Amino acid sequence: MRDHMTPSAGAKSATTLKPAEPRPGGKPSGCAACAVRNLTVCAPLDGGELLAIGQLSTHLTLACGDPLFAEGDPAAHVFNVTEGTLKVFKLLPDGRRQVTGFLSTGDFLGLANGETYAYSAEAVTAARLCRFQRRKLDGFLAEHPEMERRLLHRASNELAEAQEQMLLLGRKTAKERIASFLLLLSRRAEQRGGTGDPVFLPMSRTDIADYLGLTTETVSRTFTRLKTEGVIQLLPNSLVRLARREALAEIAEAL
Amino acid sequence: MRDHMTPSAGAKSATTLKPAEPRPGGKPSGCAACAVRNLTVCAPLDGGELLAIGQLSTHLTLACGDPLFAEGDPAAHVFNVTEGTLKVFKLLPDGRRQVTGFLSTGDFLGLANGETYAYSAEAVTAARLCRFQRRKLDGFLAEHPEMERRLLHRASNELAEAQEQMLLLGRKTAKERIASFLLLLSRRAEQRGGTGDPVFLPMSRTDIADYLGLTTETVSRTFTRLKTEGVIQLLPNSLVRLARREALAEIAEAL
DNA sequence: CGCCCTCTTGAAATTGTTCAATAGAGGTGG
DNA sequence: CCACCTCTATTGAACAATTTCAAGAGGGCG
Repeated sequence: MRDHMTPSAGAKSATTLKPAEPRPGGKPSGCAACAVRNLTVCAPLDGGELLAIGQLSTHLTLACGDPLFAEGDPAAHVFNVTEGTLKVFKLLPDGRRQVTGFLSTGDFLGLANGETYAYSAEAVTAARLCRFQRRKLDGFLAEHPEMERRLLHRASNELAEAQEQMLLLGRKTAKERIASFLLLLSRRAEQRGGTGDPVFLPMSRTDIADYLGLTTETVSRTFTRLKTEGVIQLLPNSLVRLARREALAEIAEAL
Repeated sequence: MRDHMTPSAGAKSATTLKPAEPRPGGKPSGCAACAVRNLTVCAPLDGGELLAIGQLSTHLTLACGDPLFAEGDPAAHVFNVTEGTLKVFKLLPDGRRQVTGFLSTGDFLGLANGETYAYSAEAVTAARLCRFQRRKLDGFLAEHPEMERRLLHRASNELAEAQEQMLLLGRKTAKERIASFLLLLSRRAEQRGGTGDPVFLPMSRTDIADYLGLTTETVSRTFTRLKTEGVIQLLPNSLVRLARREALAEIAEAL
């Protein structure tokens, strides 16, 4: 069989995905049939609204590593992630990079106040997204304040997460950062109905390092240390078993 | 005269303010007469709406150092800063602290998705705020989507700032952090129509350190170094002259 | 006038980085 | 199907930036 999972992509995703399988029913964008709608900002919409927003959206498939947009690009679109994982990041001129977030199914991205994106986005695994033209979506939002409210709610959540991340970056040790990271991914997977205990880490050590403000070496060493202490187990296929979750939580929260 | 500026409070603010001077006209909350309205989320409101929101708001005066709320408190209110500077921060159980932002005139705070605040807020200088009951404001927002849009716009801005801060915390050197900080404060003061060149730093070295993910010692040393290099001048009353702004910008952006 | 607190400065210690080499895993092509 | 090649991850040792510990200076307030 040639259709294995690729190991780096791990338990769930291949390096590429078939481009946008047209649905049996044959609608251009079957938002009503969207399997992940209740995870997204589209959740509060009803039948007619789903039809309307379906007219505004197109689908998009990215292979592992594909850029979605770069900092400074005209911010023409916003996106919903429907499958896979992306990373968003900022760069300094000399190449230093800060990953500001990992996004997966249900996450929304691309909101920008200025004319251009303030950060870059790139696929970590093969991914699928819905794309909306910003102008058109703005129009839709003006008529659907409940969706705008939902967006505000999201933004507010993201803000809280960003503050948590600032605490991590400004004040936590390497070990605490790794522990926090593992628990974050675990919780998020669970929220999405996925498996939170063997946690799936689709991203490279470099991505993790750039997210946690460390180097790959430190990330690697810290994983090893946690493994040695029996707090985690490193399984094949980018899976991590949280052998002693309470211990991990104590480390993460500096209790 | 006993009515000096206190040195730590600097050029603009005393350690305390007279409690809420009632306006000449005598309205309970004269939002229509609010001098800083166009800096706030209330900007898009018209006469009738201002009257309505005025019914929902009360004023609040804080002395330098007063807490506004603490992480974990029931999130019953949201606030607009009308005068002075506040800091918002998160704590780890062992006392490590991360200041996630400094807020001043026109800034909005207190938005929380959960039942409780996810961070603490405290006055850096004497300050005045408008306070809204969250529930009441929610009702108002439901009827005033343009204000909700404005809030989303704000949140989106804050998110962009948070990402910038993550880049700073995760990837910049001490010198770059200080340079970025000075320029941030300078720009913000200018946006508010204040004086951006001798920048006013109302907060303590400890607050700056906790904002930049450094120690007070490193902050102090770095200021000294920038002074020695002729990039800045440290003036009395917590003022900093940006002697060579371009140089500072190059340092901040790692050009 | 003197105490207290914040800020500055100095020296030693530490965490995490940098540089360098080895190991592991997957994909490729013979 | 296996050997090879490449890329990523791991491990080790030296180094560096920042922190920690400690002391002194400056300034306001009582």
